[in-house]
Amino acid sequence: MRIGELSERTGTSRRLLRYYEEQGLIVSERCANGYRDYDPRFVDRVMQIRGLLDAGLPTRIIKQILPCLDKPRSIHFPDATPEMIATLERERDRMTERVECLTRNRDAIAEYLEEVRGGVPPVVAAEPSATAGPRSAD
DNA sequence: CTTCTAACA
DNA sequence: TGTTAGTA
Repeated sequence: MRIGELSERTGTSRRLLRYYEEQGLIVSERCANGYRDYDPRFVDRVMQIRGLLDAGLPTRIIKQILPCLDKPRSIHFPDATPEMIATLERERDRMTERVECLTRNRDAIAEYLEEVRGGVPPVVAAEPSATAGPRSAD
């Protein structure tokens, strides 16, 4: 498939797909006209890349760990070098810090919401015309 | 559709 | 660093 179709199927802009290819995250064949031709297998791979990027991983690391995540990982780690193990451990710890930060802020927001909902509903408490306020439900 | 370059947060 | 916009 061409880059436009891959873009639609993955929800990723064409420019970004070329960037991923430039970083070695994906590869493509070239048609006679010079257009990129992607293996349909890359639809899932790109979404996986998006997920890893969203988790805060740099493209460099993603490029390294992608082959490790490929397919049923019946433990075919051809490159389980201790250097990469250390890299993955660092990245795992960074992700842990991130989820902890996320958890703290989510709890803070949730706590605020409970206080706000449990306390005085401040805005437009008295609206005589509306018996069933459209604002009653979220 | 391609490539390259500059710019943003 | 990831991502976008403009260009030829």
